[in-house]
Amino acid sequence: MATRGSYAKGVARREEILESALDVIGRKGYQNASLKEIAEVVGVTPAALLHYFGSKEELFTEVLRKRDEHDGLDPARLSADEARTAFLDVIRHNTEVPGLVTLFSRLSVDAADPEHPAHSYFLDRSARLRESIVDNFGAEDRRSTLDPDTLARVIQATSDGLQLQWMIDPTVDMPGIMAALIDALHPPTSPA
Amino acid sequence: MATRGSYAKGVARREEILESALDVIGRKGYQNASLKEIAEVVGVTPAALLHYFGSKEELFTEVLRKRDEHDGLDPARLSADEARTAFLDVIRHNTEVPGLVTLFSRLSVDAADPEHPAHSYFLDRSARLRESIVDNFGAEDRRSTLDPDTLARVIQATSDGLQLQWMIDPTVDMPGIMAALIDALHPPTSPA
DNA sequence: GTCTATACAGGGATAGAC
DNA sequence: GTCTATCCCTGTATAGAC
Repeated sequence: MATRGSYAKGVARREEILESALDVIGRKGYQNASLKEIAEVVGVTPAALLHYFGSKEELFTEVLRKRDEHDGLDPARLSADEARTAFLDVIRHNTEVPGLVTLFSRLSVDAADPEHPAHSYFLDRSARLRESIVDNFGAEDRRSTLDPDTLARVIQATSDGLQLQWMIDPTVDMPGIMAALIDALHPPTSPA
Repeated sequence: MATRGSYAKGVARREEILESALDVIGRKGYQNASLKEIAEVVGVTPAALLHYFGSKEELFTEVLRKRDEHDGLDPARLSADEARTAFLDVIRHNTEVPGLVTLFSRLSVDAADPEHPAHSYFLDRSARLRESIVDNFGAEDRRSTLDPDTLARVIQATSDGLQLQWMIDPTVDMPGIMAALIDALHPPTSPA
């Protein structure tokens, strides 16, 4: 579309900044992930970061948005077993990107303030996630002991809560516990 | 503790500071709860706060510790139904102290860093809480479909995760969802 | 459009006077 | 035990160079 070379450069820089931000958070923790730290990794000044993203909080929100695009949280119609597998895969994968888990959890708390740039992001994402759970687990049949909306809330809450526990104690088996919960609340059709 | 609080005035000041801190967090959010803000409520300077508590993080950790004392998270041997009621009461009560919920969640994330003063607090509290769940729900009988340790992890994770959701969307019915989960995982002996 | 330099307000923390 | 003064670091707004 655009023939300008300078346009492409900006896009590349944006990506570079987002990746560096995630990298720094993963290595040094959220607290030490200052604009200065991130800018040094990229090789620019903190003001350059604010040129692309309006504020630190918006930058971090963008990191999460990018992750969601990649992960494809989208409304695919799956069987309950496929949904189970996909969901557990995401959790397993999170184990390998501690920076994302830290960032997500931290912004979850900060975004409680309605003025925070990630506030609507979380409201939105949360709703879409639960919709997807309802579609894939709840509607298909009546195996679950909970109504679909409550089931979705519980799965989401457990997933978020397990991340908090895992960050403090990395020996916590997120996928294992999550699998046990899903099987307890929504028993698979026993193959025997 | 005993050495530091030797003087009655100092003890009173400490209490006053802890309560003011909680008050400010509840009214203005965690982000705006600076030492300056809190100090103004108490009527002293920020330096005075740091005289009693070594750092801002230690001060906030102390607020949580005090809450736990008051709430009595202790190992009381209860029936499963009593435990259920007590647990739901705590959650219902949390609804009325948003400052505590915000503080707890925020520190949960920050304490992921092993250097954070609240790190061992969370490890410890988490273990005691799960112990108490195992004792009161798991050991008594075999109604649950999950093994006791997993059940405890799930209840804890859901509780923590629901707080995150509730902070962003206060219409979330924490006690209701929690009750539904407990009943699904650990069915009450049907009275009929 | 991309970025540096600069300046500023606010934060937490420390040293030393009272 | 409390305050004042100071220090350094943070995020950010602005001006202007390229």
